[in-house]
Amino acid sequence: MTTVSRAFNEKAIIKAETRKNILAIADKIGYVPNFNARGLVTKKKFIIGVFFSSLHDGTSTSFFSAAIGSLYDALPDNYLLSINDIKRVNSFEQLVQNRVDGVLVVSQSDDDDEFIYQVKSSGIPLVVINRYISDREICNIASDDFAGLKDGVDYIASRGHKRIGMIEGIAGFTSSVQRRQGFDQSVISNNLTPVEAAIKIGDYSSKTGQEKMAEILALPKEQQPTCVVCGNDDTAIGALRACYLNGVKVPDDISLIGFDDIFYSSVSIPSLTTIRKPIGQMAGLGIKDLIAIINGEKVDIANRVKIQPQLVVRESVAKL
Amino acid sequence: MTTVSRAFNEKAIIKAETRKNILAIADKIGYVPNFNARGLVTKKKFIIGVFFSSLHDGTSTSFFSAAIGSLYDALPDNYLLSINDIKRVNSFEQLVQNRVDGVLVVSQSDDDDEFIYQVKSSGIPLVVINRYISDREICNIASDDFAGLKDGVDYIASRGHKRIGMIEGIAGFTSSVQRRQGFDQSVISNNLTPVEAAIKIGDYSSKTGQEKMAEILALPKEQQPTCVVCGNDDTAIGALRACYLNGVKVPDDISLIGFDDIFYSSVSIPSLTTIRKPIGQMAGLGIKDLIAIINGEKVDIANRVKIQPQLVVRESVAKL
DNA sequence: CTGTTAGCGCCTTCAC
DNA sequence: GTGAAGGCGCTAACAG
Repeated sequence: MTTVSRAFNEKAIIKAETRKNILAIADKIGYVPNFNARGLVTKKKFIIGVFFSSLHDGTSTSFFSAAIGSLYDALPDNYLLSINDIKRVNSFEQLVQNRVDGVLVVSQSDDDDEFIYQVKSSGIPLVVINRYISDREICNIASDDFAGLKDGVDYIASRGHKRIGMIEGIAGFTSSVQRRQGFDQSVISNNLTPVEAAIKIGDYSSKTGQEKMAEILALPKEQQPTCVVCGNDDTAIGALRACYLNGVKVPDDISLIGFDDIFYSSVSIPSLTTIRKPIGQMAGLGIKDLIAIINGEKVDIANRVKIQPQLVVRESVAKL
Repeated sequence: MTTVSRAFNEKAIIKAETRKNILAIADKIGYVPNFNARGLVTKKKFIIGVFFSSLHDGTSTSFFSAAIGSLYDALPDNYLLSINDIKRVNSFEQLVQNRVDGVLVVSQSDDDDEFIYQVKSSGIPLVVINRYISDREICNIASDDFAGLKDGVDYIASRGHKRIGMIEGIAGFTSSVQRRQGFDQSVISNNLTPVEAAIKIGDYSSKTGQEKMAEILALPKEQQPTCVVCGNDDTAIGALRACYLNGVKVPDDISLIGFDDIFYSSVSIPSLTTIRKPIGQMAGLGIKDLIAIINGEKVDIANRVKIQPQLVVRESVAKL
């Protein structure tokens, strides 16, 4: 019995031949170790909990799918992924403490902090991706949105734009703040003119993007910016639609740039110049770190990983 | 010990007051039953396996997110969802037999049949949604794509269109066949003219939608259809882009209709008239049936549930 | 390197 | 209505 157990446990000491024989027989009779029994002894569940800020709103569908795809690519065999919604965690003990070996938070908002600290203080292995966490005791992998947006606006400047506007993300979100700072930084270094009346607070949704863009287009012609920076692609897609409804041509009459590089930004009309957020990389590295922590390996948690986003040039920014 | 166990099991016989007391104490000391131990005895895993045809290609991201959202809405507490990719099931025993209480297949293609029958023959509770399965021993919930497409083409006819084309879905997929039949049916009953040279085989992707639409637009003006029916919204979004690149205005110069009602069809330029596929309903009913089967309740498996899709009128079909 | 023993935490008998 | 005993299938500790 023990020998069979050892045959199925990688690190166990067992003669190679014995293992081979056992595995062969197991395969023949269709034997597979029982996870419940194994877990009862080892206190493991072989399940990773993945928690999104929200499965319903806020999370762009492309973002969600891309994240899950990459998560699976990096996940060891025999681990299961339990996808969850932070807002729907009724019983922390029941859903988290007692059912998963580790937690990966795909965080989009400060609102998640309560949950994150609950996990942290309960001692469950934890990795937070997608949003910068200042607490250096939490393993964190984020994208450098500041640099990303700065690159984007630098590109706009290089195309000859001077007067620019912006439709920001949700007020208070780390990503919104960082993107705005990248915007400001590039405005300064390129000596651009931010158009006050064309800088709006949005909420990362297409609907609001459309509304805010309509407001910008309603400004007197001479007060309008030549390019509007959108907090994300969903916002830009809404903005695109506002232009369409107002008979304004993109990029001929006004230029637009997004952030994220969701799938539909490549097929929108016109296709969207944007900044690609490395969601796949973040997810992959996140899982790898989390598994390492679970296995008790040393991970340099204090090392704030920042992955560089990448400018994707398509059709929505005109050369002036 | 036994009494505590009973307190946590709904159907157990126990004095209401005793249960209340136990639950209160459990709550205070943070006790939660251990799932592994419980499962070891009851042979349950409290995990539902959800299997998609493919997490990577083929599955529209909106479709995927919508399905998962609805799945969770219908899932009993204390159940976990394990989202998987049929193509990535390496070890059936390890990933399925030994880890989940039931399987929900969100099927998009005949290719899934092998997996579906493997589940069926292993006796694991099974529900297949999203694609029609003729085997009446399998619980099946699908949408009536035939009726959906017929409604769509009827609508087109009511707008005065006569000459129509089509970019079909992936050859061989049940959904492609049914949609095509709905198309044919409406063509006959409305006495429309299907334009042979404008009926193309696509693959449900935007890329191919764009290519095929470009071919249609390359036809001599007088041979072109006034409306093209697209196999799904992704195809239509690609087609929209082909029109844009060729300077053809939708719906002024040519009309387009999609299928699915993915999120981006509401913000595309122009927004897409389409047929809403009831993915949420299918997922919800599917989980409900699956749980019932798991719990040994009687479910009328032979009853082929067909949910009606719904026409969503937006901007892409002109009135002639 | 392999086998023996004990026990993980719960639920299911069966007594009371 | 409640409690005592046994065992689910596995792995850890120990002996050989």
